[in-house]
Amino acid sequence: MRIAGVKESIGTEIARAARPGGEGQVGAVDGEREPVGTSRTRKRAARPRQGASMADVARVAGVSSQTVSRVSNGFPGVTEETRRQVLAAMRELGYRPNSAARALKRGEFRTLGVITFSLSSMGNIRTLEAIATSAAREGYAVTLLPVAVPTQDEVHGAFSRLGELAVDAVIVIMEIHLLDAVTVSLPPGVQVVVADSDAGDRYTVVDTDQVGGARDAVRHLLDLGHDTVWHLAGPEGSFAAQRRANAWRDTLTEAGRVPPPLVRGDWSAESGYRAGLRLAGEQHCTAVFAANDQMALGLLRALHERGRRIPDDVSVVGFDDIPEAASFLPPLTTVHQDFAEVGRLCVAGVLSKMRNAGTEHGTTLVPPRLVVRHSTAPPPPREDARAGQVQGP
Amino acid sequence: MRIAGVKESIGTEIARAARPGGEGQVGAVDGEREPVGTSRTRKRAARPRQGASMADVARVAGVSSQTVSRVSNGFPGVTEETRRQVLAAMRELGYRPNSAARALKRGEFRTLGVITFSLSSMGNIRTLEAIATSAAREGYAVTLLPVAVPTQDEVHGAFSRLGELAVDAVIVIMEIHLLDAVTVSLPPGVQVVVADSDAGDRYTVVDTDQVGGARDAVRHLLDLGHDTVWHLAGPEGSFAAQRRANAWRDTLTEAGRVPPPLVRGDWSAESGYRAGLRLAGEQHCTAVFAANDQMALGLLRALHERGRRIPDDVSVVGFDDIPEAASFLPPLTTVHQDFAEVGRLCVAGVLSKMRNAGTEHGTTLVPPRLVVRHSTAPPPPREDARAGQVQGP
DNA sequence: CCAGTGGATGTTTACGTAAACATTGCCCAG
DNA sequence: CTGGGCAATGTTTACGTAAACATCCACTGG
Repeated sequence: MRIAGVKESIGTEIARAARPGGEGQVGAVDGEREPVGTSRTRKRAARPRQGASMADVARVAGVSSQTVSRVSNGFPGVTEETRRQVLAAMRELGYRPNSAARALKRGEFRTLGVITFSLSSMGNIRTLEAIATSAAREGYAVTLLPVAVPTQDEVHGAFSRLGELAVDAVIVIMEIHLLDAVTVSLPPGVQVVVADSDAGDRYTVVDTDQVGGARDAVRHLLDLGHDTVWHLAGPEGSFAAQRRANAWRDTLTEAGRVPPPLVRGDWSAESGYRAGLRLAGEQHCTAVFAANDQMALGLLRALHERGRRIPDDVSVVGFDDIPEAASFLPPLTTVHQDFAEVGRLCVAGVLSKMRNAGTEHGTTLVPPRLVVRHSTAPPPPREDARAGQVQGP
Repeated sequence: MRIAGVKESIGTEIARAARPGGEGQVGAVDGEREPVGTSRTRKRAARPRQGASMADVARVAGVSSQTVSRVSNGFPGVTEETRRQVLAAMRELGYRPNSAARALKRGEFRTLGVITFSLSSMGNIRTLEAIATSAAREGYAVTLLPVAVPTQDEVHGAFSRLGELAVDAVIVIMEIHLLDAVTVSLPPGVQVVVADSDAGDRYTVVDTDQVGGARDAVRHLLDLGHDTVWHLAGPEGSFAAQRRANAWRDTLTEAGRVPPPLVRGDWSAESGYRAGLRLAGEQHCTAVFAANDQMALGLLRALHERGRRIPDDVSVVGFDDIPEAASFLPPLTTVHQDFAEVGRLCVAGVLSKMRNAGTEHGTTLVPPRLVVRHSTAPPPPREDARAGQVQGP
């Protein structure tokens, strides 16, 4: 049912259009008052679209649309008197600037795209939150690009969808190796900042100082008197896992200890549990540094099931400091990551790159902080061969 | 340094503009090849903006821009031959449709706004993820509206920022009572769907069936033989908490049991711990239904510290089934929420409302599912007064 | 053989905004 | 009292796309 013929009513003040349904929400009388936006000549009927435009406001306020634009953008050169009139007209008509038109004219969307494996980890989410908040403060919106599975193909897909997306710049929260042959498909001039990764030579990167955090964790355990520290690492494909593991090994070596064999997990509590079952069998294992809190949780459960007391028999340190960590059994000593700061720096970085395209790549590290709770203690007295390097009582 | 005078070079094929910086990323020779988009007449110098436009593609392909549009949108009426030429030209120029212009022309942004307290709970995040994924499948992008603190003011602020935002519809993941006097500031015609709430009379709501889930949890404990079930509830302000608590009370009453006094938490593990300390003192408490897994976690810790064995002395059921729940000590019996489905239905709902504005409000409930693990068991044999209503062994 | 038909393609125009330029009118210095 | 200058405001135009309409041309059937 098209309403043609409306076209002839040139100059008519109100061209009543076909309104398909409610639109007036709860109880508003339908079609009672056509909310402007239709008073232009030759308005097509079929669209209840958009509210008032600048032209509408201008007409009501008795000024030109340019003056409305000036008021809308807070530009100078408008009398207080005129400004008041325009604002009144805006309020009356419920005027909202049309961001599409704005973006088209200005050549920018004031929107940041964020690519991430949506829920992959709590850390990513906190980073995302901080990004959204910082961006909002700078007047930018954030558009989410979820990547279902962490494969090259999926990532590539996300990037090409991005091409059609209304974003001025992109923040990628992702292990970098998936990014490799992908940046090519980015629209030119779209800046990228990567979180949770390395490769600062090819991208601008913001990340937690994994190495420093891992060092602190291992040192803490050594300082308590443990001979050495076992490591429950994250998956091989992860740079973060890799760097935490390397830092663990280096710290031990520097302290003159021999690193025990590395135990591999996949970040999940379940994998931590499996690893814990194995570690419970190692008589000499008195201290474990888990690469994240979830794995530490599983580890605690396994050790507990096998009758190893924590921290009396075995000390455990995690990484991340998820909110639940303080309520683990016992409360977990862990390395706190400042995800909010990472997110904030991502936004700051990408914005600065946009304004000053010449900036060099580089890596910004956010320092983590060791939070000591109750899952760590000095090692139990050695039962076998008291002759060892221990000088204890 | 403005480059004027370019203006005179009307018709010149390449008007070389001032390029401020890198833009060519890694090692590209700067300014080597002006990437089109500047070949229009009267191009202002100062902006390296955007790549090729339809007009550019049309020129290269030797067709009109309208034909390019047809190819770009997959419309019929283009020879295979012509289509190929256009596609080739697109590839050559790296053409990307300008979504601002598209949005302006079509009157829709193909973008959904999501308002949420960003990280408030894992559930919200999973919902958000599902929303983003479903939306992507439908060709919609998702813009995030973070609300820092859950106050009326903040929420109001988010909604008014929304007014200027390029979204066609909004999904709110939030306790509804904060929404009350707020919807007014929504641009007309923008549909809303609310998750995680009730009030289906005023909004279209999608939510987990809180009542059913709570019922299942309580019944499970009663079926195991417990006399009654204690409840560790969420904060008073939360509708979800309220409805879980009501369902708990109703289920008990229906079964002819007397509900013990309600214990109040605030969703956090810490509050669960505090509550657990109190409950550990209650000799008759053999079964607790916690309103979420985090509180259950704290509860477990407190009970454990007080020497109450789980599930031998006390059974515990949670709500949510967070990924870690399976690794609690012991693995937690809990009510699994299908957040992905909630998110999916939010998108489906809002899209359907957009296409058919007349739809009535209403509530869609997603059924949860009780996952039985190892934190529940029959109650310990009664030590006092064997004469009670128990018909024991 | 030619009008008619319909598919392929081109041309015009509008979407709402804001930059650039044009105009108005008022005040003050010469 | 007069013209220069400036502040306030108006007019024109372009941003990139796509709907609506116009044109062209090859083929078909009478």
